[in-house]
Amino acid sequence: MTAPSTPAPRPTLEAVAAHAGVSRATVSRVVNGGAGVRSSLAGRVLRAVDELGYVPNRAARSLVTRRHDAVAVVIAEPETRVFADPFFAQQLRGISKELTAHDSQLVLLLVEGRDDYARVGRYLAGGHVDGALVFSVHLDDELPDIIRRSALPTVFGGRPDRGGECAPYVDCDNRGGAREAVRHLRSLGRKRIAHIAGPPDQTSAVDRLDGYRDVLPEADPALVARGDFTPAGGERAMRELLDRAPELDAVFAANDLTAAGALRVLHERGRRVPEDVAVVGFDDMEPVVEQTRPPLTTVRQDIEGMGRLMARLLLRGLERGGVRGAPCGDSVTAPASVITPTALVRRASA
Amino acid sequence: MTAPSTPAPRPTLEAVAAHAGVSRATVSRVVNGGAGVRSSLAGRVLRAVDELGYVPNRAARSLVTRRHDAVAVVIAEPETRVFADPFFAQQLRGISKELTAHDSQLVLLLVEGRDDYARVGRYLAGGHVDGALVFSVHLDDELPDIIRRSALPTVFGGRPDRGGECAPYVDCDNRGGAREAVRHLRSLGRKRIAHIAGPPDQTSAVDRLDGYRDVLPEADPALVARGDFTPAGGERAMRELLDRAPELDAVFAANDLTAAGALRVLHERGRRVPEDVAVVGFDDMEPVVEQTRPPLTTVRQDIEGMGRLMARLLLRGLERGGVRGAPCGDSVTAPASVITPTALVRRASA
DNA sequence: ACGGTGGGTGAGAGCGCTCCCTATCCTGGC
DNA sequence: GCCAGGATAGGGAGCGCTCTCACCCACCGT
Repeated sequence: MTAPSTPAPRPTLEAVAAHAGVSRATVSRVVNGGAGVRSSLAGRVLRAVDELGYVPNRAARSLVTRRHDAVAVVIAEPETRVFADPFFAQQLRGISKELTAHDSQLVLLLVEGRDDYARVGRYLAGGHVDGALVFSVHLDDELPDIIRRSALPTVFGGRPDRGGECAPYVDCDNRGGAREAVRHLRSLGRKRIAHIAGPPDQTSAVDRLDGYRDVLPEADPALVARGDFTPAGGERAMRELLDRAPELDAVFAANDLTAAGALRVLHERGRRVPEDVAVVGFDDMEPVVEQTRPPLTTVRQDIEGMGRLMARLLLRGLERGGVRGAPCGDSVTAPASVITPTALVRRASA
Repeated sequence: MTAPSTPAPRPTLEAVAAHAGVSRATVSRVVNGGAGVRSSLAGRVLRAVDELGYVPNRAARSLVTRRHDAVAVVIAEPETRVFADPFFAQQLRGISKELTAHDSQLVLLLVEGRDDYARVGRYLAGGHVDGALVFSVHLDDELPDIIRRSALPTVFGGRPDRGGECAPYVDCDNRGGAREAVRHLRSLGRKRIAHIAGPPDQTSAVDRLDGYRDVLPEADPALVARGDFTPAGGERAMRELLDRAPELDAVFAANDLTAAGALRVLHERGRRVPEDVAVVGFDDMEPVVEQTRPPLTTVRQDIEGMGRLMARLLLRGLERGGVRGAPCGDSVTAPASVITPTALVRRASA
């Protein structure tokens, strides 16, 4: 500590071997699980490792194994407030837990804009990581294609646009959750159920709108307004809806933030919630849901669980040497996508 | 792509050398800046690199250079909603930009609880990264100590508890910002200025409270209530304050979320803002500040900038071979801490 | 014209690890 | 009691790169 010039002479396998009186190969075997080593010897090696404070040199190991025990997490367009969203924080937590358990590193790649795509593609193709977990929420985004071309084992977070059937992804059951929300409103006896949709260039928003339409195929088009997943967008859309269809008695908002905005406008316009208008959101985002008045009924998804699942899917694929550039439908190497269930959480707003 | 068994034969330095008709050493020189190579030759090498799509093998490089071009970002206790906070997202963005510009990787370490500290310490001491950027917001947290013991070059985000004068850190001017907020309220003619403090185990909260006291050393202790940086805490504290000191005419909240909670209670109790009670927050967190009614006057800090600064400080230290376990006050190797300025943003609430 | 100078280049030794292959030991079967 | 054969251990090559050092050659001064 006090001597800044001491470069901390990290012990090598060689040193451990000498200390334990065995060969490098044996130490290596012990360090990597110890299969095929007499337990008495293994014990001696372990003790030596401990006494010397030996930590394997990852670089040397990668050099020969060609694995890196590292996974890239790519988050596109953090410029938008998308990244600031607690959503990613939770997914990251899930991913982190799973990777840590597998002794893998999490390399975070924040992509600022399309200019960066080439750099990211190069990085991924550069063979510095074993796989990638990619969040790219927008339709017609070229990032998924670039990544697929890199032939790196990949799992997407959220259904990607094109070729969703090719690339494995993890997404919640947006459509099913939306159906449940709308059915709940209908079961409450509501007749004029409106929907504030999310941005039409995001698959999650599209799927939720589809779910709404599944239940209400004949719904008046005037009952659907477009939001953008933000409270401000929710306010705007709610005003539009109230002007266009003042007789509405329920709103299914594409996410909780949108619902929060809508609630404010409803109060402003003197509509009581849930008496006059029932409101349901989507996401069950704690900090939002707890702060609305009344507390928001919403569709919950297990975000952290989705993160874990993504990581698990990728790691499992890596173990089996799969995922890599698997052609569509090659279920032998490519793990199947997973749609996680959602659950309606009833609070006071509906 | 279609052949999943092709292990993508990545070209090596050797291959490039052969292709360009030079030695490995020369290619290495060119790839690493090209100093001391005739430009005609360098051109030929560059062309070969391009044609073969050569990407240096990081592992092989690290093995000999003992550098990794990787920095760990340690975020402690993401369990609390701290991590979900857009705050970290923004800092990460700043850090990511800076690291990317230096061609360094960002290895994210999410620490779940004290049980994980040992693991993190081992990882950092394990020599897999060149340095660390650490966020540990709590007082009496052992993490900073553990990390300091790892002798890894480190920059802290936010003033750490003990030995803040030893470890370089980047923090905003919490105390000065608080002073400015309170002075602003005083300049508005407010006489009974209350403060809702943050959790007393976080340096930022303590510093803000200190700033309040700097300006109002004689303030009635009944005017200070304790919050916890959450809206719920803000509500609770505001109720307390109104009960204890109903004549108060201004509130300086330790952060925006707290202010949001306080605002709700003020409305509830029929106090007009800012006419009866002026309110100032801290952070200028967009999604919050925009949604309060009235829009919140607050103290802004350049969060992304702080992230960049942390990374820059660390990288600069690494270049100079410093930061590493530098004894207190060793200004030669250890970069000094940086306190970034804050700015009052006036909106309708004060 | 000749030794000196120095920029430019190549040869070669490893960095720390894994893994193939061979050497050794011990066990059991006859 | 002897050998086949499995279980363990060690030897050694080499992963792809950097870096020191020796070398080469053109050009300088005298």
